[in-house]
Amino acid sequence: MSTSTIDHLHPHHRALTPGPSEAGHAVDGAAAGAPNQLIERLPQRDRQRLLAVCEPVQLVLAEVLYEPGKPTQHVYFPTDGFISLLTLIDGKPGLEVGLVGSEGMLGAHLALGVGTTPLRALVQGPGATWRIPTAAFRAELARSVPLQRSLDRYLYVLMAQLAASAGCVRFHQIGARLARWLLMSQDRAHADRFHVTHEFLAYMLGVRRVGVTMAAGALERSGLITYHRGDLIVLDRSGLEAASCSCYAAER
Amino acid sequence: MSTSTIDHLHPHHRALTPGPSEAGHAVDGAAAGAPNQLIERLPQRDRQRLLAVCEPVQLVLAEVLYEPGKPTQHVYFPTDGFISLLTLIDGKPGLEVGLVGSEGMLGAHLALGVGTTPLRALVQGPGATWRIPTAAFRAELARSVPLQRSLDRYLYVLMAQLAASAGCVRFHQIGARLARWLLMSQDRAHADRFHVTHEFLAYMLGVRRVGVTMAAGALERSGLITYHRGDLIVLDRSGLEAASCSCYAAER
DNA sequence: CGCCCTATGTGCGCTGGCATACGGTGACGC
DNA sequence: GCGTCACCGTATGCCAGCGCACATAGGGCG
Repeated sequence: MSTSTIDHLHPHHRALTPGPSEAGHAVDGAAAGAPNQLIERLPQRDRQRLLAVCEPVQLVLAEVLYEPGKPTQHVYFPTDGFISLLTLIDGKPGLEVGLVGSEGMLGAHLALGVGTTPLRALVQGPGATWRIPTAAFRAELARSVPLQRSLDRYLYVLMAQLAASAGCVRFHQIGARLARWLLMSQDRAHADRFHVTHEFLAYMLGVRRVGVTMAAGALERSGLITYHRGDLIVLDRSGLEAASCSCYAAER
Repeated sequence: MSTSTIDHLHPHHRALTPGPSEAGHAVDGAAAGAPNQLIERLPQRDRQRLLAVCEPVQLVLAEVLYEPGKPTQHVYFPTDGFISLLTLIDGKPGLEVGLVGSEGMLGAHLALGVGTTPLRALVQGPGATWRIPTAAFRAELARSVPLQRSLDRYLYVLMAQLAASAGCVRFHQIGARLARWLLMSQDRAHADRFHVTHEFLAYMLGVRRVGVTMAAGALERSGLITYHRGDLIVLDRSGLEAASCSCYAAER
């Protein structure tokens, strides 16, 4: 099912957003806030054709949109929400290797003619997104050259992100990686405050929860962030940038 | 320059293959051995058009074909040789995140409309390859739909490889990763014997040379491999498979 | 034959992250 | 207002891999 959530990571939040069992249900005028930049940059004609097949949807925190090997049902163009790409390995819980926000899209692999991805896609920041059924998207892709170009370009960015992840994960320490993660999430959340538990962060970074507690504690003592029971607030953004690993700066 | 070599890693071998300063020089009938599978699977018409712009070239060990940010001059379709993709980070020497042999190609990013890669490409196994200048390849790509499909498919494989690398590098230990590396190289070298020093392996795996010495020693004591001053021989392939991490089996 | 460089083996102290376990505290529900 | 559970802090022992330093052996070359 692409509709399940990682319950044990967000059990509390599930009560706050009971939502339908059907993932990402349509909501009128959901995609209100920031626009999706991939869509925004299309020529007017192509953009309007694409939007015509879009439906606005609210992403629910911890919802699983893609599961490795399962056929892709929809593509997503986030506006307010954002999505983590996780590589699964052995029995391990996972490891984040990419992040998709309003600057990109989920499902770009369809442009490569394949119907599945090797990655799990997990909603990391709840919020509005555009959604398109696979078939409709393929049809639109077939006749819109600008859309093809756009996806190609984005696929390249994604590949660079994957490659950089490998290096970061190998060489950088938890504190720096955590700082980077917070910055990247802040960028995509369009807010200096969001909901994440240490447990969830540990899952993303591929480390123990205890390791996150240590690193987060250090960042808090340095006055860069503050948090309380899952509510995290970025206090000093440029301080975080200094504390983060080079990978954040490299993303430009 | 895309013509330099990583001298300090293969100083000895440089003397054995003095070669020209011009990288990958054309050699008559160089691409003799195994065919390149990407090319092989093209329809006859497309294949012949592509081969018409190919020139046979011998890859020189430790030659650097791509450097991050530098414009791509040629694409390569290996037949006997094979090529490592390395992500560079901070001042670190590097980390292998992909491997290209006769099953793939180097330069697939051109299909995405970009002229550079974020990765260094380093010849890891010397041998024959087909080479095509960027412009000629772009022209051929523009009119061959089967070639486009082929590249798309390969790009997907590459992305899966990058994502898997991140997980492997994070969770698996040196011994298992080394075993996997040997298997993957053996597959692409079409031989159970090739030239690698501990120093070079450390570079690929992103670990200390000493770490490789330990791991390799353990494999040798187990009777899986034997080596002597850079000449490594695989003795027990299925044993190696058992010792390798799950990532090798996952590559299918 | 002796020099020198390459490739490999070893030793030692250190540290970051692991596994596991347990204690504390806020928030919500009944 | 009391239990329960989610979330966070802390402790203890352990180990893989690190940085650094040095020792040994093969082999080309003068």
